[in-house]
Amino acid sequence: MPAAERFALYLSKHRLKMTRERRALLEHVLSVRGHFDVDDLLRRLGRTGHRVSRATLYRNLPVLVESGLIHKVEMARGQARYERMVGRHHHDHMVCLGCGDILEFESPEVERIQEEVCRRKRFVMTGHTHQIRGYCGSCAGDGRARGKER
Amino acid sequence: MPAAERFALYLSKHRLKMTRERRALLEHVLSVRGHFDVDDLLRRLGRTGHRVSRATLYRNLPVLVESGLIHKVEMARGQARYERMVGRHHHDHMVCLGCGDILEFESPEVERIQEEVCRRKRFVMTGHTHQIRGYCGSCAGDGRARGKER
DNA sequence: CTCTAGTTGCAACTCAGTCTCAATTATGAT
DNA sequence: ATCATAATTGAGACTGAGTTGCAACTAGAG
Ligand SMILES: [Zn+2]
Ligand SMILES: [Zn+2]
Ligand SMILES: [Zn+2]
Ligand SMILES: [Zn+2]
Repeated sequence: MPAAERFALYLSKHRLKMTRERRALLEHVLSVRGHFDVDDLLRRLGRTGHRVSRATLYRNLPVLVESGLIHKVEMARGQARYERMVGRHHHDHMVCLGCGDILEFESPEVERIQEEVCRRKRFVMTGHTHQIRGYCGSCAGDGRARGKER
Repeated sequence: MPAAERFALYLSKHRLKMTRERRALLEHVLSVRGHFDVDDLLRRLGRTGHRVSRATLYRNLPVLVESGLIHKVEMARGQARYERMVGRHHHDHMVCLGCGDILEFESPEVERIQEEVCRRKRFVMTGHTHQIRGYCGSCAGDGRARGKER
């Protein structure tokens, strides 16, 4: 099912309305590749003439998340980033403390162990965050890797 | 090596001073069991007559972390918690969205895979965060597990 | 004891995100 | 198409966690 349709369906199912703002947001969110934050999105929307307020953005990103179209990535110190999830599957992140770059990794094995741990502890998992911090190849070379954990 | 000594050593190595405030903080931090946040600590210190300002706390928790005596646990939405690490080894967390309880788990296997992933991507890991969100045994029972991801 | 770099408390400030509310608008029913 | 109503919006005030500038204080080396 195309993303726009999926979104429309989600909205009507929850008695939410398909507003101009939501349409603009959806469109932009689907076209970004990579990880983005609220300000990226706001700037992007502004540039193309769609005026969407910051409040509206903050109100609707969770809706996009709930509908499964994007995913929220919680970075250190509560900075949230998002990424399109249409046509992609779950993965986790490595964040470079040098250049801020975000690499992705996936490990079915880790996911399996998580499930196993939850089963053993009678814990019902609804989500998880798994982030590796450090320095990417290019940053690790030039002394920057000496930096301490932030 | 006893914790206090380790701390003293760390301080002198970095030309930092062993102040009254740091001593009080150290003492309290070592006596707490479980996970705590800044306000817990502040209240606790207040109760025992040690007046330590919030700013000083915020300035010194990273010092404790650097010296390896405590560990910072970044929760969702940037709320930081800490835990004593003296005489304990690395573990990760499961956070109950119902009651806020924090369970711990450890998996050498997961740690190994992480290392492996980093090696493969030429990424120098300095730390990682691995958190499972969901509902603990008692909360999962009573409808609360229906709650959405927060 | 003296000197100095490190430390402290306070209050002002930042930053991300949330909330309030009056005005606007999508949508289902007539 | 028109209406009624509940959802939505933008602006700006507000929140909470954490940071910062600064003047007064103090640990610790010499
Ligand atoms: Zn994962
Ligand atoms: Zn990603
Ligand atoms: Zn781990
Ligand atoms: Zn723990």
